[in-house]
Amino acid sequence: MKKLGVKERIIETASDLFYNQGYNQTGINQIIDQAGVAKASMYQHFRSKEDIAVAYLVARHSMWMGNLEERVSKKKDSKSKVICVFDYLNEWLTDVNYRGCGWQNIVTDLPADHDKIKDQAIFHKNELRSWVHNQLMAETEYTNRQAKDLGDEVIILIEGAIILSQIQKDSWPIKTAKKACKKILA
Amino acid sequence: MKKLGVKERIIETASDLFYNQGYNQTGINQIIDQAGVAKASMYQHFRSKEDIAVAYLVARHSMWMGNLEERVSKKKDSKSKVICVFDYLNEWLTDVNYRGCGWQNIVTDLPADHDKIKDQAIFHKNELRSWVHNQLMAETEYTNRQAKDLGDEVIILIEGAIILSQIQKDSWPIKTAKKACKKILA
Amino acid sequence: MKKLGVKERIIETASDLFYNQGYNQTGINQIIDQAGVAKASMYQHFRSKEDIAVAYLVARHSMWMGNLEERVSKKKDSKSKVICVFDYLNEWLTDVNYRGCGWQNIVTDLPADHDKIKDQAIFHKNELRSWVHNQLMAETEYTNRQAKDLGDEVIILIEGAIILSQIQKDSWPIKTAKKACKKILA
Amino acid sequence: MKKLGVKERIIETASDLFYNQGYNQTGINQIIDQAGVAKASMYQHFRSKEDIAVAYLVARHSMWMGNLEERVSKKKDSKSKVICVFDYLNEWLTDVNYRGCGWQNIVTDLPADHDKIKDQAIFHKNELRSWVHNQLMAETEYTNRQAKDLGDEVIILIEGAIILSQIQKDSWPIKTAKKACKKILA
DNA sequence: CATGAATGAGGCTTCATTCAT
DNA sequence: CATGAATGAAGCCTCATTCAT
Repeated sequence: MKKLGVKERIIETASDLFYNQGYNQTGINQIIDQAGVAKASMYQHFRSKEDIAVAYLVARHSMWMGNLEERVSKKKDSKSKVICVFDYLNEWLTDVNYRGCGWQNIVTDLPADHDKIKDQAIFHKNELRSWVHNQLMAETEYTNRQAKDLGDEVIILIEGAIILSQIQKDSWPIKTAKKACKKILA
Repeated sequence: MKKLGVKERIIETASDLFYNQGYNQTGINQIIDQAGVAKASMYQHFRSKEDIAVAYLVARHSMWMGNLEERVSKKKDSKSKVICVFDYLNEWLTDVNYRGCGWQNIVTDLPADHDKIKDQAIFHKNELRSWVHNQLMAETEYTNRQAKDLGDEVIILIEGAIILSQIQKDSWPIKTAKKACKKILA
Repeated sequence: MKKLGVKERIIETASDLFYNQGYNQTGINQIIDQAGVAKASMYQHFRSKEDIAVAYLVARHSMWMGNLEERVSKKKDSKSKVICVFDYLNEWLTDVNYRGCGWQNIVTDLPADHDKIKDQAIFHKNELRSWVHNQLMAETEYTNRQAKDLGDEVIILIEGAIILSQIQKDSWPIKTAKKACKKILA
Repeated sequence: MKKLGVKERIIETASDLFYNQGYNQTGINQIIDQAGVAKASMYQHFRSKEDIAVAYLVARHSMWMGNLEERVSKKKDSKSKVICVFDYLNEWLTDVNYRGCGWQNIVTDLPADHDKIKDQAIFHKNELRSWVHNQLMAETEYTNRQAKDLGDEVIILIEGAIILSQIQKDSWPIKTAKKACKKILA
């Protein structure tokens, strides 16, 4: 039950550390120590530190999108679901460990050639964008074209709210973004 | 003419490197080599790498806000000025060196306890926020309260547009944000 | 035969350098160069320069006490053994490399908070003190109480003889101390 | 009154720092900052850090011998004066700033060629030795030869008591040395 | 799959000293 | 006598990775 495989333990530990301390602030040694794994074992599963980060982002993506779906599932109509994203953000913000968006964070100060990580960020942001698009396309009120356009505006608000609440260490950006979102979707 | 002081040369070089490569990706050695300065000379002017980064952010703040003011000066009414911010962003984006927002970037993966840098980011974001507030308060159309509320919504759009255009390496977030901004201020 | 392990080579080299040049006068780089070891290898075995010094003192303690035991083993009664300590010191003094007491030397000008080193010095001095106590307690002539009191006086003579012979670069303090020791134990 | 000359201020400050922090632990910059003196002014008065240390030791010598004389002046006969040295040491030990003997300390971990400092230590120790000799030679009880021999034994006790009380951070070595001294002079 | 030794390159910082003003 | 800019050398330490066992 408790004894996870090596790979899982590495990903779990690295996820913790990468998200909470940052990518550059987390060393390979700290990961293997905390995961209770030998160094060579780690390099058997992951070619490089970058690859661990990719696995972390992949896992985080599932978790994050899953949590989002769950959070908005109580809402019935799609428009409410989209607006509810900001409630999701707000709850997340109050987490003791809130450190903003894992993808935003890791992408902004990266060694030159870490493209696999950048690709993960692009992927995640596209998935979220599609999710919003799909929600709004489900609304009969909008044409598909309108749904995508409005969805993109919402996405901007989401990203802005996250980064600003992280920098300001305050929830006002999320509340404000929610208000703006309601206006836009009205 | 050409021979700048040591301090200026350090700040200039560091600004280049910090913005283009990232804070963690830029070493002290690269800075002094490129600035043509002895290591100890550098430490006569700056107590630490963090302090250089602070100087970089201070300088960048003046430059960035100055450019913004200049860019929007052609517009007559304040509302147009605010909307024009997104044109400013868009031009900036087409820069060969576009790497998103210097403050967002440096703040997201920082060694623990680099508070002076975090403070600079908070300061810069507050200044920008005040600037937007002030613009809209100049509009007779809005009460001060309204101006601030609307301004905050605009700020979210700005931040979201910047981070997303950086990740996506595309200008659509900025264009979309501008559209949303117009709606909000309508 | 010849190829010692890395750790041993480091300790051996560092012992040489720390004793002969002093702790502050010996840099990490000199140690690894002379030991033929990579810097990071060294830090795999020792967390810090201080830890190397502790290992050096531990090794030196064994050597020093062992040599002492061996030197005095020819003497039959315990009192003669104690007096013989000064002969041991005198032979040591004629070493080309005589630089006084390794513990005295390292403890007198140390970066603040190098407590592990200070503790080694205290330990070594206590061991030597106990050794002298034990020798004299073996003498039926003294009560345990007397043995300890006299032993402490002898210890003072030993320490004084060492530091003074180092400063004066002369053996008279050792000879004088021996004379005083005989008187005290008479 | 209060404004000392530059040179005096440097010596005073350096004395504080060298004695309390150690020679290697005290940097030129700390000295000039704390003395409120410009760097070049300092180098006008002293050719090197070593020269400052020499001046410190010279000043300390006067102070230390002066204090000693004063302390023992209450005693009438010379033998009591010599024994009283250990009371002097004991009072000194209870100083908040007790860090052992300045000369012992500075001499034990010095860059290779700092001979002027070593010479100061030799000088100071010789002066102290002469002082003890002279005291005992004043006693009619001893021949000059006896006085010198006994004096040397006392000197050893003094040095041993100082270094050991510093390492052990305890006063027992001084008390014990006093006892031994009485025996020797009996 | 675990162990941990070994590595080269580079990290940031401080030293005592000189020199131009 | 003060100021402080400038320096070369050296300080201690950490990184991600590889390799032999």
